[in-house]
Amino acid sequence: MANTDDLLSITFAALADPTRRAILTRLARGEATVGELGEPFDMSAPAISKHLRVLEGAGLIAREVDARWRICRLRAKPMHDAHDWLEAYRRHWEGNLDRLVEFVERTHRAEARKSARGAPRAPRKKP
Amino acid sequence: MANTDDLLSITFAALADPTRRAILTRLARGEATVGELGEPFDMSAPAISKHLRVLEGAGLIAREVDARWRICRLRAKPMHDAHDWLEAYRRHWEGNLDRLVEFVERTHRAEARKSARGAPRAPRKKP
DNA sequence: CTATCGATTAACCATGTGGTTAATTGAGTG
DNA sequence: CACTCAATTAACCACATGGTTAATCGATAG
Repeated sequence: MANTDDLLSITFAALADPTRRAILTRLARGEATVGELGEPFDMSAPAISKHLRVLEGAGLIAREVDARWRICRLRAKPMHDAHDWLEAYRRHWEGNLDRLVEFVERTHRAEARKSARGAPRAPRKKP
Repeated sequence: MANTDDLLSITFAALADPTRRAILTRLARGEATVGELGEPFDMSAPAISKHLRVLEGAGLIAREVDARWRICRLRAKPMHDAHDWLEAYRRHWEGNLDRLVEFVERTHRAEARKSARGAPRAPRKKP
């Protein structure tokens, strides 16, 4: 299992499934029972149960027992961490870095690399 | 494969691996060859090649051939979409929704549910 | 032409994942 | 007690994933 993985990996993996994302979206509107959560999906109850286990394992939901119902609710904290990680790349998708400057930088760096070679023997070694 | 998956799923799946995230972090500092990208990792070249294929499949990097080198560079756009998706949950991790109000809301809704039952036969059906 | 070097492809392996059906647990009703 | 109902667990299946080693490809140096 991805048990030894770091939290970010577990979070992203949990988010990498449309059913699970839909469940989280549903839960953003308020708590729900397992049955209510699974109802929109053409999928067996055990399948939903497994998805919920994954979400719980990622800390994205919490389950509480109410008689024979399991009430699920959102725990968005891990999303916060994922959001933060992505945030660091904002400047890349927000402009120059991604398409404008790059084009210039590209040929520029290509030349730099070309002159950095020249001695093709023993090219890159950790000293 | 996750080929028929939607873009968000592919993106999150690509991000759900620490090696791949480290590669992206490295690329945020500027383009690099495959060899340079793989050098920090105790991992075979084919393994790195596969990670790069996943990243490319998610549109997170672009590769360009320069003689016998493959130059990789960041394409952060898919991160933007992932970031946007997470953004919708901000209010949940930013306070009341997640821990404060919830506690009150919880018993409150528990009662609502209790009174919503009462007729245990034919409990929840799509009319 | 030959050797080398960066990188990928091929073939293979172990494990994880997403789904199924059938059986099980636990609580509430008659 | 017997039954039903929500949900989970068990056992199984197909296939994706992350890694390996060995072979291959393309470009360059000698």
